[in-house]
Amino acid sequence: MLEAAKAVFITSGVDAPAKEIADLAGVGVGTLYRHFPQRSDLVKAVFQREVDACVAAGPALSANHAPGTALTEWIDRYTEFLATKRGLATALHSGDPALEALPAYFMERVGPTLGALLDAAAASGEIRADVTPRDLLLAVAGLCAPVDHEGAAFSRRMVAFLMDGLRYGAVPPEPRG
Amino acid sequence: MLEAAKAVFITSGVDAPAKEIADLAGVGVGTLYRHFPQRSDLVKAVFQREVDACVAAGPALSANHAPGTALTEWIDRYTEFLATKRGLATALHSGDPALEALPAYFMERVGPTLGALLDAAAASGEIRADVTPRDLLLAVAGLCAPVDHEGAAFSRRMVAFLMDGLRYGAVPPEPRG
Amino acid sequence: MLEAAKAVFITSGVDAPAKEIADLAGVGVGTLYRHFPQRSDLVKAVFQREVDACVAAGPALSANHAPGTALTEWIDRYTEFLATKRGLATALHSGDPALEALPAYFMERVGPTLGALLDAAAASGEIRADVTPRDLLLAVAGLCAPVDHEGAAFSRRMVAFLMDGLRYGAVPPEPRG
Amino acid sequence: MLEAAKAVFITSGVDAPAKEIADLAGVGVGTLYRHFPQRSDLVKAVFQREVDACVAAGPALSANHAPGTALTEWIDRYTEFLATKRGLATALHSGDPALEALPAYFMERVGPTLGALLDAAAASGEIRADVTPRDLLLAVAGLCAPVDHEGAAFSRRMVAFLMDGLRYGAVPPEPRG
DNA sequence: CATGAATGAGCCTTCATTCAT
DNA sequence: GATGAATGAAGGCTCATTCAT
Repeated sequence: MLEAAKAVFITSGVDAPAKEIADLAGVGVGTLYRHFPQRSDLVKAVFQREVDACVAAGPALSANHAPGTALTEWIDRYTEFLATKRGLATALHSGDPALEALPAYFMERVGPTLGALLDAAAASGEIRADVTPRDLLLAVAGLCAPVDHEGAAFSRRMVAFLMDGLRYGAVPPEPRG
Repeated sequence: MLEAAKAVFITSGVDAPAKEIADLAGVGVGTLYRHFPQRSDLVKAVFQREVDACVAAGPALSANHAPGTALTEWIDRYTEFLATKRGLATALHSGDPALEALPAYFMERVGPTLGALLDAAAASGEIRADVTPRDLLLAVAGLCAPVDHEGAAFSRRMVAFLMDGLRYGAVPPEPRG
Repeated sequence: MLEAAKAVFITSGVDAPAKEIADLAGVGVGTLYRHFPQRSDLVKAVFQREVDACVAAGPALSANHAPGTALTEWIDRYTEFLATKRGLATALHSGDPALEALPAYFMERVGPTLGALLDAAAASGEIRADVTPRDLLLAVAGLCAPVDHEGAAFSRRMVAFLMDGLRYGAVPPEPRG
Repeated sequence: MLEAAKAVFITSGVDAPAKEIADLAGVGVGTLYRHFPQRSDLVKAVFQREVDACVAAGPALSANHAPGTALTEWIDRYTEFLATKRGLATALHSGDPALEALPAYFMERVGPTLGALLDAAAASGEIRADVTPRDLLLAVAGLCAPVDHEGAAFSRRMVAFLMDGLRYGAVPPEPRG
């Protein structure tokens, strides 16, 4: 059912008719409403599942790579995640009052993960220090949104440019005396 | 009537009820349909008006500024344009078949203007040379999309990072022998 | 359209599907909703038309009959009115929050008419003085409600008993010295 | 379960969702349907329980009071019964074909009880003789229906008026030679 | 040409009812 | 026998779109 919802969200957007989701999942609409009384409950559930994997990747990366590389790799993964889950990105800003809590939930969950990677990379002087996780999360999401006809390659290229932009303003650490 | 449509598109999105637009314009819905039989006709018309102003700004800037500055300023203006006309950006990728032609039209109109600015800036070695107008146009549009709660300031900041990214990979011109 | 609504209210109750009314009236549901956005608007409109005739009968009766007779005749007419418009009587107490304002409206309209008749009859000593218009209006409505299988004859007979009850406790006016 | 049904019928009417009743009774809906396959079965069951108590009160009253007093007291009790069991009264005339048999059952059960009281009171000349149990049962039920906002006090007062009406036309018994 | 009333398709949502566990 | 998840029919309501005036 979550699978069905995800699929429909991608193809028809978050505002797709409930029936479409129910049909694809092979259940009645009633069942859908029983499990997810609010539309946002469904979106949130789909979101959560996807987001968790993203969050989980953080620690492993920072343990096995240099700060800058870890950050880049994580962003790559996040890009992949967004580029594949088209439609969910826009759900973050749908304006639907029932979905208003979603971005906050998302930030709360993913923010710390990215925050750790950013801090480490900034501390090692590889990127500028004045970027918040929120900034990057939203910006990358935006860069992945237009991908309809461009494909993931476009997204990756644009994100790479953005990351370069963070390096451009980096402040190298003081050389030790 | 175009004014009304623009206003409604901004506040209620491109899918807003036709009546809302007609009311704001002070006309009947019939009149709206007479002039714009298809919803996309209206979107297109609004778009064109906005786009034209954007295009017009190009020559003046390149005539009065150094290439890099001209580019930055134009992008600033474009950012402003997008940040203000919220909702139209997403219309570019709405999936509605009737609107499918819009991005192409947009590229065709604005592409050359930005292309000239990019070429000049690349030739002077201020930015990398492997960025197409399409790349930048879409990327900036993406960066402006999430702005709901962030405001134009966020957009401008992210766009600045992206532009820094272009500088990061710049190749200085060969010094002439 | 009001005719259709009245007919459906009588046969299927005030909670009848909107479509049923629309079909009978030969219009689309949209038309119904345009004219009567709230269900209660429709009920009220039907009510109003019927009630007005009732109200209008008051002055004529009190001008041409003795107080007690005028009252009895008016109640007869009201009984007739209710007995015919079955279903509307129950609407006065449907519990539907949207219809909650209806009884108040009804009382406001009919109350004064009956009030005048009651006062006159009480002043002449023909009936007891401690009955309010509201009392009688509701009581008679109640007596007319069960009529499904009894028919108007039953209603009239019961109302007559009730009116007798008012006479039973009457206080004759002081004989003048 | 009958208790729960009664409670819900009072607060939410006879058309209340089955789930509401099941929840209040602390059972699953399935259990409800097992015991009462038809909605009317449930209504009937609730009815019967209540009605039986009413019937039982008759003999005791006529044994311990004068005919007129016994009648008045029983009607008081019946009024109480109806005023408390709001919603059931209207169910008697809901139009639902499955409930059509209910009024007949009710009359059959309660009719004789009230009949005995009426006959006694008429024989003693306290009330008129041309009132049937059915008349009074329905009339009192009607007078108790509007009680939503009036409360039981209103019902009692109106019923008292009606009883006065019966006294108004009473024929005193011939004095014995 | 402008108008806005009328239409009805389509989506949301609620529940009565069934049935596998 | 009890349970409650699943089902889908039914009704409310909202517009997009047409067309008589």
